[in-house]
Amino acid sequence: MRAPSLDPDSRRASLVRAAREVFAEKGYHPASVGDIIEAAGVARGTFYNHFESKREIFAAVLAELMLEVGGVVQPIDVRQDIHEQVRANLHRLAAAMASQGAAVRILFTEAEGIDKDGEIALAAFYAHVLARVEKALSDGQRLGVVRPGEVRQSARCLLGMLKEPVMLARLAREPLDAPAMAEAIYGLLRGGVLSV
Amino acid sequence: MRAPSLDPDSRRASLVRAAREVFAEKGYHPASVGDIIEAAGVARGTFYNHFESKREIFAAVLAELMLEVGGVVQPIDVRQDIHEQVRANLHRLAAAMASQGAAVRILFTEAEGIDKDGEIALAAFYAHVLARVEKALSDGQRLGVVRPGEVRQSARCLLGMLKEPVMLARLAREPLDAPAMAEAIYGLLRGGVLSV
Amino acid sequence: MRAPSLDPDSRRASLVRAAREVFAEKGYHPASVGDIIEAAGVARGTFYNHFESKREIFAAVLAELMLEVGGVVQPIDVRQDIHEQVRANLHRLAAAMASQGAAVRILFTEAEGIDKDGEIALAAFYAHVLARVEKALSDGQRLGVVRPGEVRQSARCLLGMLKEPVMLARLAREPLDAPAMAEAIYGLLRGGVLSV
Amino acid sequence: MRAPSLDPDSRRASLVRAAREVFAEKGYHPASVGDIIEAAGVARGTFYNHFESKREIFAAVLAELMLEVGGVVQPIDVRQDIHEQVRANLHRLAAAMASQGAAVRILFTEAEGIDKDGEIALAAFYAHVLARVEKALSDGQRLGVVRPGEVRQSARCLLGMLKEPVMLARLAREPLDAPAMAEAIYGLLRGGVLSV
DNA sequence: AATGAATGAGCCTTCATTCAT
DNA sequence: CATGAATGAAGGCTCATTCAT
Repeated sequence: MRAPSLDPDSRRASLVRAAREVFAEKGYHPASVGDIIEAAGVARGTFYNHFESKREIFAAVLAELMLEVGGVVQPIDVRQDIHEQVRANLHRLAAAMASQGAAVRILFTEAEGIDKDGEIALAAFYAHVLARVEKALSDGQRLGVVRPGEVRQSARCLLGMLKEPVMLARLAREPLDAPAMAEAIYGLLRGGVLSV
Repeated sequence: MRAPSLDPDSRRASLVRAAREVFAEKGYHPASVGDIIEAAGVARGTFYNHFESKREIFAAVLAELMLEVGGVVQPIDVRQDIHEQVRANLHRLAAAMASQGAAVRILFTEAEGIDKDGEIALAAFYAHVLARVEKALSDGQRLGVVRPGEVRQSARCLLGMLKEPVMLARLAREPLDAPAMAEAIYGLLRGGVLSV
Repeated sequence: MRAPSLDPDSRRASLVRAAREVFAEKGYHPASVGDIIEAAGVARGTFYNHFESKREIFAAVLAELMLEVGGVVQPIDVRQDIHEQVRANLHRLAAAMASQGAAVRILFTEAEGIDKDGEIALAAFYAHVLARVEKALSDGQRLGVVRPGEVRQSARCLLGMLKEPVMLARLAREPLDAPAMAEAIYGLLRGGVLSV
Repeated sequence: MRAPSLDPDSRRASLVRAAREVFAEKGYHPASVGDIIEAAGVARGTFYNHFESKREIFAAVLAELMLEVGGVVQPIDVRQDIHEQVRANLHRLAAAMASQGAAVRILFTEAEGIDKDGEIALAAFYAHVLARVEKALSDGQRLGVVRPGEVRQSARCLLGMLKEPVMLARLAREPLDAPAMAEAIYGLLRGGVLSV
């Protein structure tokens, strides 16, 4: 039975949706094009009418995820309580990652290994995110909300604090306690762990 | 040309060495047994005289890496300057990770998705590491060197701070500035980033 | 050169046909999937689009053979000359086996030792055949056409009388003289060999 | 630890003994040289000091079996009760086959498939056996103990009666009831199954 | 003669991709 | 655009055999 000829964008979208689930569940390499078309209820050929390769659809999934995760962070309004806004952003980020659950893992663990030739905008994505965090830190320093000091490495560490708990929860097959994670990070940002 | 007849341990070691490089460069799935034996200068059958499968040699590489990385951390002597010892450990860890370069990525990115059947001790490794970090934090709290508060999530974040800069440096194809990374983490642990 | 796109049933059938010849000539283990696809004029992947494994296609060949050989035996009509009908059945069976030539050897020699996990219905097939023969003998006894006595072992021997001459002809690379064989068996059934 | 340097014949014999068990349990193809040397407690190289190939040791096993099985048949003494002697021979044969159990299967099912190039004396063995049976039948006819008629096909059928029950018992994983089998065959030889 | 590490051809199987319909 | 049969390179693994010690 022939699937209805959807407009190209919808078909594409439904393939990406299916692919996201499949990749999330199995990971990139173990997931097969067969899995994806089965999940999408579409014939093999159809897949290749919309994507040139497995890699390309993976990139599409990734791009979508990046937008979604990046979108939850709200710009800081310097006239309001900054700490509270940072905290709220952390909670939103943690919640987003927890809800995406499996899917986010892709962004975090697999993408790099697939990105030969840099065809996937992963490096760019991270560069973008890092730049954003670094700018936030610098701005904060200028406003006196962030301690002075180098900013580049700190931004990297910050990213790690966000990603690692997600990874570990997945690895241990435990659910992610998003609020606890957000609070822990906030606590670290506020005062470190070592007492003076 | 026939490879010289080594005793099993040496041959095994040389295969693990070769495999480590190959896995580091290509990642688990893209690396083939063919790549490994070529790197080791050995025939296909020889590989299978020493390892039952690609997965098994991967596990061996992993185990080695764990030992090496874990080995650089030295226990804290409470009668001496604790902050300084923490800092020294961070520097040693950072240096170890930087020197292993590509190889460490294995520990960090792959291994999940390969671990069907839990045959690879990755989860166990992380559990072990986390337990160690958590204990260090708790001990520190008892000694008054670490701020009171929950310890579980913080340990996870700490791990992230260590791993992420390594990953990002790799992704950006930049060398890792180990001392800077260690200092940044130390700074974070000491006082967070937000000023009070 | 690409093979024409057949409907799945035809392709499957052509593969089974090819496999039957290959298995007949080489036997199960020595025959390779490569031999089969070559005989079928089809690419490797095509084979696995239709069969999950070499074992599965072997089972398919076996099933076909069973049907063909089993199909030539006609039920006895008690109102007619029974001896003559038995004899006719023997001739038909012998002819069928002779015409299948090599292929029948499969049914007779291989299949054991392949049947790990009992996935191949060989034991079942023989159980079925034996039951049929035993029933025929019992029925015959009730009708007074078959001597009284145990029936189980006799059925087994009967089967052996049919198979062995086929095997031996093959082994000696002689053609099978089907009518002679049928007559010999008929003679044996009628009066044994020892005179009283 | 180095095995004592047995005299060649003993070592050879112990290898053949080991091989017989291994082949009997697994069948020719699934049995590996590794299995055999393990069973014999000997190193790989040692095996090839005594046999040129797996096939060669298989042939040796076969030759041994042929001797053993053939040896139990005793020549008929025409001055004594011939029926009884035939019956006794049948019982001895059946018992021999039952005791060899698995090993005999080799002779019966696998050998042919391995005998490319006729390197194994299987055809010769069967020719020999058949000749012996045929001669017995002819002699019997001359003595009036065997019904007149062709003898060639009957001899083949006779062989089948002996082999098949062994095969079937094995296939069904039942023990072989040797006396019952011998009696059934004797009954068949005496009077067939069809009543007149 | 015994040893066992090394060999490599060859096998079965997978799966991303192509293309005729 | 949709379809799905066909493709074939590539991969993991086995195992009979060789040979230096």
